[in-house]
Amino acid sequence: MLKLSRKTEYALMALRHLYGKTTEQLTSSKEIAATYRIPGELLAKTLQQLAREGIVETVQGPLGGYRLKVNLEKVSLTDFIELLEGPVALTDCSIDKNCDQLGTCTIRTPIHRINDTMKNVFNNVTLAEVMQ
Amino acid sequence: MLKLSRKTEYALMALRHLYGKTTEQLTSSKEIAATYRIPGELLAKTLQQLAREGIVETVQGPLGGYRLKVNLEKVSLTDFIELLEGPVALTDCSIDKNCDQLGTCTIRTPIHRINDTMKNVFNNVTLAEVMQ
DNA sequence: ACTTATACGACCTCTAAGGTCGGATTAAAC
DNA sequence: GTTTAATCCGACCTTAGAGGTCGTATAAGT
Ligand code: SF4
Ligand code: SF4
Repeated sequence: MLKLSRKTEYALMALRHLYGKTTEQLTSSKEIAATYRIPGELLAKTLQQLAREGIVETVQGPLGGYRLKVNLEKVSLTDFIELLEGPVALTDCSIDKNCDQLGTCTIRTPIHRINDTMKNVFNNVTLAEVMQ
Repeated sequence: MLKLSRKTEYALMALRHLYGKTTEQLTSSKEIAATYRIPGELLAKTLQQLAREGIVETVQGPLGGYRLKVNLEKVSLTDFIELLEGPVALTDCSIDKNCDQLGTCTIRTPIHRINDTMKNVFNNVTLAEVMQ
């Protein structure tokens, strides 16, 4: 499985939309949602989250909307996914979480190795590259 | 969050257990479950599934149990995960599944590129390597 | 004032992961 | 041949999270 969440996909499409625009130019959440047939309320919430995290900037009121804040070449896909979905890890033990098998597990070490490799793939992709 | 399912982890631990034994030597599902504190019924079902898929061999009756059937160097991690969890893909469109955004999606192509890279990571790892 | 946007939290629904249970089948051991 | 210890198989339960909706507050341009 190893699927990306819908929220992340929507967020990427929104960023892609903002990416084309000139700095300072605003786009409303509603407009983006309509363009790509994304559930409006969900996208709005997601953009709000991205605003809190400093990825986009918001202007309230009529004629308000969102615009990019950071340079997308400086943000790795890992950073972005973790912003929205929490830690990227193949197993619970790759992060804090305790697991009933912690004491008896025989595959932890090799799994961690693979986990690192996979995470490197995402680390080496910037958001700017996803916009191509 | 791109996590492996519990079932897959249990299956890997079980394979790791069988990997050490000589061919022909049998181990019962119950014994493996007890050794690693894995829910017995769940492991049993998982091993049955692996038997149907031809990864392990089973002998019924008392003194029965499981033993490896295939050479673990010939099985990629992708194959294994897909056996247990279904297709490995970052998005629905990477497999058949239709998606409401299929017509309007702007990130499909780059996502597919990343999907391929990620899948290659798992393709290039054999189960034998996970047993190390 | 009115309108149009973001902001935020509560809530709902559905699916799948994870686990449990009960019983059927097979075959070694007595 | 009965018992016993294992695999087999499907039905079921529970919970967490994904995905989405709603109502309302707040900000700002006209
Ligand atoms: S300790 Fe083993 S079973 Fe537990 S999360 Fe880590 S890899 Fe999985
Ligand atoms: S078409 Fe776009 S939104 Fe739909 S699954 Fe593929 S990548 Fe995701």
